[in-house]
Amino acid sequence: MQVREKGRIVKPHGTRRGRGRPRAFDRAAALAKAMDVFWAKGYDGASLAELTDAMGINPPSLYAAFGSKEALFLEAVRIYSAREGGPDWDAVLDASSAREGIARLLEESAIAFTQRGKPRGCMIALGALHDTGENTSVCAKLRACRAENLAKLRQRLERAVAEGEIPGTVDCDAVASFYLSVQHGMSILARDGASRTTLLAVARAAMDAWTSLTSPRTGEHDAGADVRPKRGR
Amino acid sequence: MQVREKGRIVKPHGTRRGRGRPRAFDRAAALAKAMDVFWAKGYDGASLAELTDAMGINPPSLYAAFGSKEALFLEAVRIYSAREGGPDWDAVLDASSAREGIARLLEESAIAFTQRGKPRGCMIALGALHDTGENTSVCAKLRACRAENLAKLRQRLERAVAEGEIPGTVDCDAVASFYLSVQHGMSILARDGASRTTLLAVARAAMDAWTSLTSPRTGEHDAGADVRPKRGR
DNA sequence: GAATTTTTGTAGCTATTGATATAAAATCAT
DNA sequence: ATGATTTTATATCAATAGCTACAAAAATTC
Repeated sequence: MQVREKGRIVKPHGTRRGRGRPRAFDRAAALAKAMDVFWAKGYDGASLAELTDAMGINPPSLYAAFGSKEALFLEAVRIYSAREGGPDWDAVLDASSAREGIARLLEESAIAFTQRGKPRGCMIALGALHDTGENTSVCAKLRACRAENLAKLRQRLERAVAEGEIPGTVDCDAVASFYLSVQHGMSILARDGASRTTLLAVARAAMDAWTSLTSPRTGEHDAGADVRPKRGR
Repeated sequence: MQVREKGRIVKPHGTRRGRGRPRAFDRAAALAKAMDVFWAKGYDGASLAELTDAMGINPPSLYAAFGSKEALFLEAVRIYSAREGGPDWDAVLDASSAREGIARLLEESAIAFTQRGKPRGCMIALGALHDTGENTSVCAKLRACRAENLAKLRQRLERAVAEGEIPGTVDCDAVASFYLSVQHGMSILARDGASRTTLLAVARAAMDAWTSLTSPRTGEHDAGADVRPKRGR
């Protein structure tokens, strides 16, 4: 369990132990507390004072154990994606059908976004939406997470095409974008106080589009829904 | 055109003119510039330095003309809702049918969220999602705007019920929440770089759920989509 | 032109931001 | 026990946050 390798730090921060004074706090517990603060306030909105207060430690301990506010946030995102927070995308999407996988994803999201005693909505979706110049890497990280989720949806749909669940005429990228859009929107609804029942209804409504979205005829659109944009550019 | 009435300020700030040195900048143009900064960076992410720089004025001029950063933001939200930015909800929803109204709303949103030279996504949806204690009133204002939009959607659906367009068994609140969720999610997709084409496809996909959502049988759900939540609480 | 009123730019205010220097305290290795 | 090592708490750093005091400048009114 060596810490360094060829002079480069392998493990992030504060993972090595041994000789000196032992750490007086539980690193994992402190990280979990920090995650809650970031989840509730976002990356920029969470101040060091709030973080250290919630974690029950002082700034030097935070920096010794995690490196920086940014590194702490990235670790918080990691455990959020893995354990707490949103659903396990891989596990949920691995259902026997794409339809059931996506339905479960939305329902698990509705549940995760309305946990009692936890911040509402998704930390990945809401954690850092505005690039201020200082949080650029954090914004990029979350954006990459969302892009990865979009890819997982698209790949699951492509697998459904390959398995014959849905026809090959389906625009997997568009359908994936639609369901990701619903999932993201649910985060904002949850932030605004929407109940779990409401979010589950939203999830169910989104699945009502499944049959139409995956019907053979795609690429042509029915008349009557024609709209001419007014403020187009 | 009096400014004060019974000692209370009627017009916000900087609207009165007359005797002293004339203002050297265009208040409306400066407000438009400020709106762009708030739109791109959010309320907290937009610093006074960025605002004054974009507006081409100094801090004292900003405070004399607008009162405070918060008041400036609220004015920016007002003109965003009225002219720039998102679609005119009242006008768009006043289509001959609820279906067409909502379809147009989503399409106009897709267009508004991907304007060249403008920040991506919706200022109302993304402007201030995290309550940090200092921005509470701003968060509440945007939340109220979103709640108002939800109400407009619901009322348009209720009108559709009254007019016989859709059956009375439709859960107007759930359907409204669904479409608002899609609209909000489109803002995040736009922030992540989704093209106008993609957002229009999302809008169309959402409308594919219309027939199912507004079919007579509601309240009962088809089997096969049964899901048992794993991490429920 | 003189008095009044308002805006302008400079410069600076207090508070808070993320991040550290320092030395005492607590452990392991010898 | 002694020395080496690491964490602790206090106090503080420079930078920036939102905001304002001040006096010169530019207009109206008398």
